[in-house]
Amino acid sequence: MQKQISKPTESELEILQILWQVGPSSVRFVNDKLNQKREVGYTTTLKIMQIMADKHLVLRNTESRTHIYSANVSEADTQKQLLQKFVDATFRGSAMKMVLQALGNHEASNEELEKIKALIKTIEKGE
Amino acid sequence: MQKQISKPTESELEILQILWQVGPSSVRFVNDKLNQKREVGYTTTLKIMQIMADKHLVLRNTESRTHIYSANVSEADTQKQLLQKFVDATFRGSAMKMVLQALGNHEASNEELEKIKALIKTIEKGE
DNA sequence: ATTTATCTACGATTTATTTCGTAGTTCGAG
DNA sequence: CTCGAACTACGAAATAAATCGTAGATAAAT
Repeated sequence: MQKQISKPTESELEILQILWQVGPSSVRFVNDKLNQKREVGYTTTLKIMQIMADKHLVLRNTESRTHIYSANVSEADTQKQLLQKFVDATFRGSAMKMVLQALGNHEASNEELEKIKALIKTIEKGE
Repeated sequence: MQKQISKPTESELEILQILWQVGPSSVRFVNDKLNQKREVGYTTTLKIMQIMADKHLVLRNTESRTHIYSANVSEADTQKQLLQKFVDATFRGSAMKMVLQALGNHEASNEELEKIKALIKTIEKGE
């Protein structure tokens, strides 16, 4: 169980995604990654990452001149937290309604459907 | 298909939920509903609903002194739009990862699991 | 008819978030 | 050693969203 940590903003989440994907990184690296998708100034990224460090969303290694940042919240926990809020706000708390909508919209691959079926079986057995 | 309409903010979505649930309503009614969950001033709700009318998220009937607002975007379309963005931002576009997370977290009722299984069958047949 | 309650309109303020300019420091190339 | 590139720190400005006070109009109550 993880200590309750402030919900990341949109920009912060973007940065966390990168840190989760590639591991500890410098501001320069994260900014370059971000700029593959959209234009952001270097000091903008720096500032947000500094704020994230203040909020303990990331850790910062300041041994070398170029600081290295790493995620300090787990991807799964964060997803769970955000999912909860999203389902409440958008589907009035009905996760199943959301799942049905998701399955309906995006055609899932056979492999993915198998995974879901397997999970359902596991859940059913557990009862 | 619906014309692309601006994404509702958190507060706007709260109001839309009420309009979807109970149908066309006055500001007073919506504000009372909101106050069952959290404290909001009347003019705050009024202002937001006026903004929503400007954005065409709602329609407004001004025949009587007490204006009646109704949703001008469908619940399903809005959910779909928000789900898309949410999955991209939080699960890097993997709807299946999200579904698995949702099924894993919230224990689903038998009935709901049956619905999902039925939907999966439908999808599989359709291929 | 006068007072009181209920509405809308509007502008200002507050709060949250993002963006960026500037200054000062350190590193490395030449 | 000196110049320029790459960093961090910091504060301010820009943007977006939510909140609320006040004024003026209409309706309802007495």
